[in-house]
Order: sequence, then C-alpha cells, then structure tokens
Amino acid sequence: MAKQTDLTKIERIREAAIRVFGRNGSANAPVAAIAREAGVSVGYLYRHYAGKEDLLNDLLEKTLEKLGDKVEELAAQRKSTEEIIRGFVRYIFDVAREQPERILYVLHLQNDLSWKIAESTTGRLKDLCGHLLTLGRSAKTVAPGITAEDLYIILFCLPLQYIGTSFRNIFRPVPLPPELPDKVADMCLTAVRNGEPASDRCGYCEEKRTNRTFISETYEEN
Amino acid sequence: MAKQTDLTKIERIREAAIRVFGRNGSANAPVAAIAREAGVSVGYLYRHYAGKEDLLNDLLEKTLEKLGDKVEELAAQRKSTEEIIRGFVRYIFDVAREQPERILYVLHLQNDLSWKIAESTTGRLKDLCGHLLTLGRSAKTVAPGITAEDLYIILFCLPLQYIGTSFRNIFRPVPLPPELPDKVADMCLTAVRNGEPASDRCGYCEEKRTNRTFISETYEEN
DNA sequence: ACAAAATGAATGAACGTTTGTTCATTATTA
DNA sequence: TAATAATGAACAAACGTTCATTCATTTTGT
Repeated sequence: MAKQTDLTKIERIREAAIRVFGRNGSANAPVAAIAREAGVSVGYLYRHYAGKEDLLNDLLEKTLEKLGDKVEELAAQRKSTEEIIRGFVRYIFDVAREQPERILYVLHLQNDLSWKIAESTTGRLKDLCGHLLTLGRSAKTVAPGITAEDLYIILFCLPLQYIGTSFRNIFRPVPLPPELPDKVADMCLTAVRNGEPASDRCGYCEEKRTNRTFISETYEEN
Repeated sequence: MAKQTDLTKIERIREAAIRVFGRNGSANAPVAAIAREAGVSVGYLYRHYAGKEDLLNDLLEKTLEKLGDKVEELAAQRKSTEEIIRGFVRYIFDVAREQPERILYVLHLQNDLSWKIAESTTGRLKDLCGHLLTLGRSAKTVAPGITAEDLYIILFCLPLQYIGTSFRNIFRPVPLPPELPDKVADMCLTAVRNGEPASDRCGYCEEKRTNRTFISETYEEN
C-alpha cells in the first residue's frame, strides 16, 4: 500500500483548534492558524473535516464526551448526587484554571448563535443533562420543577459565565479566586434544590429538612 | 453653511446594528449590512464611529443606560428590592419576546472575548450592579456573601443564558414559555438570597424567616 | 435680489487584508 | 512503480476601512 495515515495529527488539530478558538473566538480563528499551530497542512485538515463547522462540532462532541465521562467517574465512586454535582462544577473550574482555552472555546461556541450545533451533539447534551436529572431527582437533590434545560443552565452555563466574566476583568483581576468554585457549586446546588438551603436543618426548629417535600411543587413536570 | 446633519440617521444606525448583530453575531455582521439596513452610506457610519468596535461600545452603553433607567423606574415606584429584581428580570424577558435581537446582540457581545469593552461601559455596568447590591443588602434581599459580580451573573447573565438556550432549540421549541420569566426570577431571588426559600416561613415550625441572618455569613465581604 | 463661491454632510467605488476552500503537485511506502 | 497520504500555492468571496467625489445649503459680493 501507500504512506500510512499519521493518527496523532487529528488529535493535534483538535488541541490546536481548541487553543485558537479559545483565544480568538470561532469567527476570528482562521483555519490556517489552526493548521499552523497543529503543525499540519491546511489541505490535511480538509481531508478529515468537511469544513470549519464540522471541526467545531467534532470538538464540542469530544468535550461533552469528557464531561459525561467525568459524571460517570464520580458516579462510579459511589458519590452522592450532591457530591457529583459539586465535583462536576469543580471540574469545570479546574480545567479553566489549568487550560483556560478548553473552557473559553466552549463559551464562544455556546453563545454564538450564527452556527448550528449538530443534532448528534445536542442529543448527547440532552442525554447528559437527562442523566443528571434522573440522578438528582431520585436523590431529592434536584427539585421536581427543575428540568434538564435548567440543569444545563445552572450547572454548565452559570459556571461558564463566572469564568468568562473573570477573563473580562470587569469586577476583579484575572486569576480565578480559589474559593470561587465552592461558592458557585453551593449556588448551583441551592438553585437546583429550588431554594432549600445547603444546611439540612431549619435555623429555628432545627428540624431536618432532608426528606421534606420541596416548596415549589406547583411547577409542572418536565 | 452646509447641509444639515440628519440626527435620525445615527439612531437608525443603532437600530440596524442591533438587528444585524443580533442575527449574525458581532463577527459575522458586516458594516456594509448595517449601513444598508439603516439606509445610510458606509462612509457616513465612519464619520460618526471610529470603527466597528466603537459602534459596539456605543450600543452596549445605550443598552446599559436603558437597564439602569428600568431599575430607577422600578425604584421610583417605591417597589421593594425583591420587586425591583423581579421586575428587572421580567423586563429582560419582555424585551426578548418582543424584540429578540435586542437581547441576542448583548449575548453575543458579552461572550465574545475577542473584543474589548470600553472602560466607560464597564464602569457603568459596575455602577448598576453596585446600586442593586446596596439596595438588596439593606433590604436583606441579597445575602452578605453576594458581590456585585454575583448580581451581574445571576440577574443578567442567567436570564440571558435562558433566552440564548431557547433560541438554540435544544431542549424545546422556540417561543419562550410564558411562565419562564417568573420561574427564572424566583431562581434569581433564591440565588441572591443565598438559599433562603421564597416562602417566608419554615415548613416545620412556621417561624418567620424574614429577619433571620443568612446561613452563609461566613463569606468574606466585598 | 441674484449668482457665484464656500462649506461640510454624505456617498460608494476602490483598496488591501483576511478568510474558507480547492486541487495540482510532491513525498512516502507497500 | 503504483497507490495514496500530505502539502501549500492559488483562488474567489467577504471583510473593514478610506477618500476622492457629489450634493445641498449657507455665505458673500455686487
């Protein structure tokens, strides 16, 4: 046969694309820059991706896969749903601290409505949120009125917004404060719990709140 | 002297820019398209704005001005801080329903880190959030651990994320459900209240919670 | 009162870049 | 040598920006 395909190249393209997209945003990220940073020719990139949008979708899918793996990893450790959610939020912040581009590129893609997310990718996203919803509801960590969309926004978009806002330097200097992940995780848990405070006892009567029904049970299901 | 400046044209440019940015995102919004939609020549646009980024900043500043006015309008009606926050969130959703571009363009600008927000604009943003923080803290609607940045993310970014996600059609069809604004407003209030539920009485002892100190008073100030 | 000159608002063709994409060519190995 | 992996110069389309030009209006000179 002929020359063998160098499989590491595709991974190099993915890594380079994440870096370039993360730095510039999807619209200001030339394919040529991605190829250069990956040490690959432009033509090679087009032999494996139908176009720029195809590359974006591949990246997003891989990222969702990783997030899904993280949830399964936490679940496999027999963690409680609360710990899974907390671990999930912390994981996002950990990645943001070590490799900001990996988070910033998602922030760009997610909020750029001018490109379409592939059906397969949105399907995976719905599955991931649906999975968390099932876990959370059965553990009563997630209130009945909360939907998969709510989880997506609270557990994923909200931390992303904190990270994005940090990099804007509007309210404080760049480095993410070390206490922020836990603070945000608490906020997320409160939100999905529909207002039940993190403490499991009422401040007055000291009654346990763990098995109580949720206040806003009037919200329709789904 | 010479021809008189047509003052309506600048306003037409602003309106057109919001529409084009809202549809395409800032990076995919040609200046030519904005000028065409405004019924104005490209050259005219450049006589009044130093460049595209200057136009973006002007738009964002005007939008923040409107949001500030809305808060002052609600405050002038002697509303409680809770009602102000609720009204603020509802206002965002109202605009999103009637003129989606007015919200979607902000979503784009806010999450596109490849362009710089002018100092004057970030200053206004900080002022607006600081104002809400002062109001909220004195009314005990906002927990002590909550910062101006938290308010920005909870009251502004969170509703924006709901609206953006809706337009992605991932979790449900397009039109914003009528009950969503109130649901999100409740969520926002819960978050800024740091988990204290909307109901003002404990589910067990029926003790009033209104004047209680907040659970997470351990958060440092600022 | 009138025409010519002066002014500056407004225009849009043209320019230089940058972009995504292609494909004729080269390099590599069976 | 035959087959195909890989290249990157070349291309067309699109972009932000410029600036020589046009045009409506006011000022000036008679």
